[in-house]
Amino acid sequence: MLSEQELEKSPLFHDINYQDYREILTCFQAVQRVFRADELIYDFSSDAVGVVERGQASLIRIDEEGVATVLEDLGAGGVFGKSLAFAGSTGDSLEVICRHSCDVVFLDYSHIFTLCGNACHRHSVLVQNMLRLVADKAQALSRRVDVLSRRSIREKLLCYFRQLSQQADSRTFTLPFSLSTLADYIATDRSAMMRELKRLREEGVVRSDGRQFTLRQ
Amino acid sequence: MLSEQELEKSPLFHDINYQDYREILTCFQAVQRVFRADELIYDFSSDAVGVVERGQASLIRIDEEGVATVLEDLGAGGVFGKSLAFAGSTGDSLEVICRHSCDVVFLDYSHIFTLCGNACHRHSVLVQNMLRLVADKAQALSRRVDVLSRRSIREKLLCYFRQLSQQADSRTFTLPFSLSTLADYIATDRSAMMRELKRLREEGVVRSDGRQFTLRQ
DNA sequence: TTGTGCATGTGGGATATGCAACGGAAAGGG
DNA sequence: CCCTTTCCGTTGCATATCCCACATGCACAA
Repeated sequence: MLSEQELEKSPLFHDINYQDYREILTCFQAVQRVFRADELIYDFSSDAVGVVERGQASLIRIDEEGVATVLEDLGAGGVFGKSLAFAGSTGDSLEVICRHSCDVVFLDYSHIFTLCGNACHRHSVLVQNMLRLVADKAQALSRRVDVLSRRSIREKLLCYFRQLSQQADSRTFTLPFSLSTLADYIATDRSAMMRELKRLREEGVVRSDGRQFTLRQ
Repeated sequence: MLSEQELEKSPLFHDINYQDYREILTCFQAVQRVFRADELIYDFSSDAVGVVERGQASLIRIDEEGVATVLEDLGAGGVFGKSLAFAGSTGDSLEVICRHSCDVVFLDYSHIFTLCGNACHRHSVLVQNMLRLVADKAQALSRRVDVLSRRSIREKLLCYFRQLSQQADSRTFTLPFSLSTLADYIATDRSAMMRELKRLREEGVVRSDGRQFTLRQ
């Protein structure tokens, strides 16, 4: 259960007062839980929709050979659920894993599309908030597709760097994760990516120091 | 303006009666238009959100060298808009192009998040419908990411085939587009893809006849 | 301190992939 | 009907990318 201060910052319960919030929890059969780093948050076996209220989590895919790939990064406002991420091809499994301690709210998804007589106003504000979150998710996925649909490592890197630069509103930005994870994120081999990075540095296209990068020109 | 029969099939105006529908058009400053094949539907310059009510369209990216890549396929219920697809890195441009004649509804996006006093019920049903459509879009994009994040052409093909097979609920399914477009969809070279496809056939992993495929075993 | 684990760099060799090119089949338009 | 365009299928060749291996540094705990 959130405190009143926490409620103000909540992406899902934005513009909802404390009284309404408490009633919604009952009406939607919502469950809230705190997770610690590396804990399993969700395994796509239930129909619930989860919202990350605070913290950092990752949606990862584990294929038949046990190779893990980061499919999504979920920060505050991140949503996940069976109805939002296609359950991978048979053989693979999907998991949401906690990176840094997380507050997560689970909702019964079907409830959102069921008109309930008594709580209609609260309901519609929540649906509106949910729409905003899912729209943000669609945007994030679009960005991901933009990167992944590039044909070479070089283009993938540059595309991703431009995105980060745009988000930071500066030529200088910091990677949200390690270089190893970056290779995973753009779906290429780490050593090949390092080689290409070196080339980019040598040609003066980027400067880098640790996870901090600067796009030149 | 839709007829009453068309309204019943509309994804966006589902569960909304004709009278309410007409008032919504005014309230949301909605614009409806019909497009013919190859016409430009949207160029991401306005803040509007579009919904494909009928027909087929594609969201394509055109990079600095003029190379076009299909980012999304939009059928009935497909939604697009600046706030749903990250405006690509500078230099690239995004466009929604009509494939087969389309009916499209454009809405003012900010209206959706503004509570209007008089039409609250209609409003909330529309928001609910929109949420459903955007959730479907997120799911489609997740599928795409699932495919694109595979490391080899073989894996990409198999992943995509499994998705189609799952959707068709059968080992046999039909590609929604040409093999050339498929290569584009999985972001690889066409000839390399054809080579891999031949190998898959030779190894007996798939059978194919034109655009019809069957996954063996 | 030493040791263990993880992230970062770098390189050699094998190969999957990209590129350019071609011919024929199929489809659509006048 | 013919003509044009697109799609399909294939190949030779260059190289970008993958895979494996190793060295370094850094953090953290024993």
